Order: sequence, then C-alpha cells, then structure tokens
Amino acid sequence: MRILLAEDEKELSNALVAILKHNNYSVDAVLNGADALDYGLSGNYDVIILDIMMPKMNGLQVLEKLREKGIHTPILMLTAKSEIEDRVIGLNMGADDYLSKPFAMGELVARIRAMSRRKSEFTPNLIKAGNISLNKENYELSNMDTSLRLGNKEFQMLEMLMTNPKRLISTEQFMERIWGYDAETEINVVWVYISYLRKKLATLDANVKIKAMRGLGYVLEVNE
Amino acid sequence: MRILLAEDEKELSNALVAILKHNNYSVDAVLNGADALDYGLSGNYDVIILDIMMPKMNGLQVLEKLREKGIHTPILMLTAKSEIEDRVIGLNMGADDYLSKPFAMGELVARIRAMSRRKSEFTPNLIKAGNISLNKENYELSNMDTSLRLGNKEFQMLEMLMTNPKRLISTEQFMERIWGYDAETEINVVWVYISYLRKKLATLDANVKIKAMRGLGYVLEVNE
DNA sequence: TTTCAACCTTAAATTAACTTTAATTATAAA
DNA sequence: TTTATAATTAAAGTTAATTTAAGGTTGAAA
Repeated sequence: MRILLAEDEKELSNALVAILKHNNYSVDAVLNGADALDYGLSGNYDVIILDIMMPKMNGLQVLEKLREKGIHTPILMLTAKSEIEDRVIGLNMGADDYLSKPFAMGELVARIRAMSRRKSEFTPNLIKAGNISLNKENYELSNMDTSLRLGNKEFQMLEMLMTNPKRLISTEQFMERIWGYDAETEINVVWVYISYLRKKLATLDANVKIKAMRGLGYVLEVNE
Repeated sequence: MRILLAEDEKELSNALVAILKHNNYSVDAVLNGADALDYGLSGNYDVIILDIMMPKMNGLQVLEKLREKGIHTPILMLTAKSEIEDRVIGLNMGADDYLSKPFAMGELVARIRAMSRRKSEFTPNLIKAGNISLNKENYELSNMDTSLRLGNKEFQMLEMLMTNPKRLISTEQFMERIWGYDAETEINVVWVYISYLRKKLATLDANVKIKAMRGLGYVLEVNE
C-alpha cells in the first residue's frame, strides 16, 4: 500500500512517516501543496493524506485539482480545530475522510485502514495471473490446492508484476517504488527477491514466469 | 462489550465512562453529535448511548442518520426532563430505550444490560470455531469435556478472532478495539495475550490455531 | 480494613522470520 | 571468448514475535 503524505510541519511529518512505514505502508512525504499535486497526479498512490494549511497551495486546492484531473484516490484531510468549516467544504469537494489535529496516531492508522477497506469493497483483493492468485490482505500466493505466504518485500514485487502483466518493470522502478529513491540498499536485493519469487512460483507449479530482459528489467509472462 | 457514549457534559461523561468500564464494558466517549455519528457508523459497538442535547448535531439527528445508514445497534437515548416530547420521537425513530436525566447510575447499567440481553435473544451467546466454543456471558472457553475461564482481555481478543475466523486482525486493531486509541499501553501486551490464549487453546486440545503473520497480524485457523 | 487471588502490564531474554550483503556461479550479447 | 549482467546461495544483520517472570492493580472475601 502506497501513501502520499502532504504535511508541512517537518516534525509531525517525520513522525507520521515512521509510524506509517511501521504499519507496512510505503510512504512518500512532501512538504507543500504544489508538490502534493505533482505527486498525486502520478496516480501511484492508494491513499493521499493532505494537511489543509500548507505553503504554495492549500490542501483544499490540491484536493480540488486532483478530483478535477480525475484522480479518485481516497483522500484524508488533516484539519486544525479552527478549520472546522473547511472540513465540511472538503467533504463536499470529494475528500473521503477528515481528522482534526491533534489526533492520536492510532486513529490515523485506523482511518486509513477504513478508507482502503471501503475502497476494497469495490476492487477485489485478489490479483490473478495465469493459474495463480495473490491475496492483498494476507500476502498469500495460491494455486488451486496450495497456498503459501510471501514476505513483505516479496509481496510488493510480485504485486507490481502481477498488476500489470506483460509490462516491463525495470530494476530501478522496483527500487524506487519499494525501497524509495533515497534508499542506500544495494540494487542487488532486487535480483535476490526475483530469485526467491521464482522459486516460490515453481513450488506452486505456476504457469507464469518472471522473465528477465537483459539491461531493461523484468516482465511477467503467462503461458496458458 | 463495546459501548459508544455521546454526552457533551464533560463531568457526567467522565463519571459514566468510569462506571461503565468498571462494569467490564469498553467505552469510547465523544462529546458532540458529529463525532458520535462518525464513530457509530464504524459499526463497532454493541450499544450506543446518545444524549439528545449536544453540539453540532443533536442526538435525534444522529439516531436518524445511523438508522438510515443501516446501523441497527441498540441505542439508548438520554433526555432531560423538559425533552419528554423528544423521547416519543426518539422511540419512533428507532431508539431502543430512553432514560431521563437525572438518573441513577445503577439504572443506566441495568438498561444497558437489558438492551444487550434483548439483542442476544437473536444472536446466540456462544461462538463456535473448530472443536471449541466461547460463551459470551460467562467468558468460558470449552471443548467437549472441559471448560476454562478467560480473563476480560483474553476474552475480548479471542472473541475478535473467533467472530471472523480466517480473517486477519492486526495488532493495532486489537489495541484500538480493546484498549482504545488513546491508550498508553505498550503494544507488547497484545503479544502477551496471544501467548496466553495459545496456551489455553492447547490445554483444551483445540483444533484451532492462532497463526501469526509477521508484520500483518493474526488469523484464527481451523484444522478440521 | 486487611488480605488474597485474579487479572493486567511491563520488561527482558529468547526464538523465529524477514532483509540485506557479499561471494560465487551462470548466461546472454558483443 | 570475453565481459557485463543476472542468478543463486549462504551467512550476517535486523526486526518482529514469543515466552517467562515479576511487579502492580483491583475487587471480593475474611
């Protein structure tokens, strides 16, 4: 699960990133409204958290632009107590939830869960490719008979591959999206996990293969 | 048993929370109608107590919205004497009981018990999973021969696991639901109780297992 | 009131699972 | 064949989960 966090108070932002990561989310944090809009428009997120008071462009403006451009990602607004009015406006403009500061960290996590649950009522939690399927809730990879558990990193990689099969994904894309572009981790980990995944796909007799395209990246191939 | 209490008089609210907790209920207290609606919509409560006179949205409006959204949780309205009329309206709108202020604390508890008993005539008081069953009245966990008593926290955790077996429940969800958002308790406590529960399940030769999913939470697995 | 037992919470030590590094082996393209 | 890229594996590092023990609370019984 990818989250975009737009919050200009550095300290709060850092704390939130730490907590969200701890809850298994991949987080990109930006410090102003303009960046929030840029990142949000990429459509790469499952949830967007917008503080209302931010430099360059406030949260409500960002919300408006995003919806205007057809981004339907669930959005949670953060409002200071004094901005109660804004919260009404925000909900009318297409925010999915709001939370007024100060809030308990646990509550934020709960709201995010609730929002993504609401979303997942519509979009199924199971990604299929060939004769296997991947459960996004419990990280289980299964064929007809058996199922087996993937680790966090394994899951994220396979998720990327399975959500757009036949599409090429470069090693750098894996790194950026899963480890973050500022990660100091060696690029080598990607190969390692590809290897693990192939082994697990083999145990399940999957008819999908992770094919390497030398110099370019990987593709998920389905052989029906 | 989870109770949502919506009452704007801080002092009364605090007193009620203390008493309800003392009676083994998990209580979330909110101070206005808008929050009451938010929390109530989560569907996480066994009983909702609504004061009628509240800021932002009054109790009757909350009641109406909740019923409108399909929340059938038993609701107890608190009315000032002068609002006798409201009480009629409330009952017509789907409240299950009312109590006029000032009231004796003992009476409140009695009414709550009565409401939840009424409810439990329909929903059985015994949750089953595999070869064991959990009695919601006396907190007893039993297999065919033996039965054994669970503590309050143990009970609530196992209840969550048994009411939706095969469904993943995160450590944070346990914390939120049993200890509350604002609890200062260490997350570790969840692990401790999981451990206690597993031990008790083992003594009963249960064919259900609490499986940990690292980083995600726990699932109750049944091996028939 | 005092005491006891049951329950709750914390802390710390251990175990297990996952992540990363690094060294080695294999493979495709020039 | 040579070289760079990719694959595999083992081992080291890290973090989450488990268990145990001990200290605190609280309520009921004496």
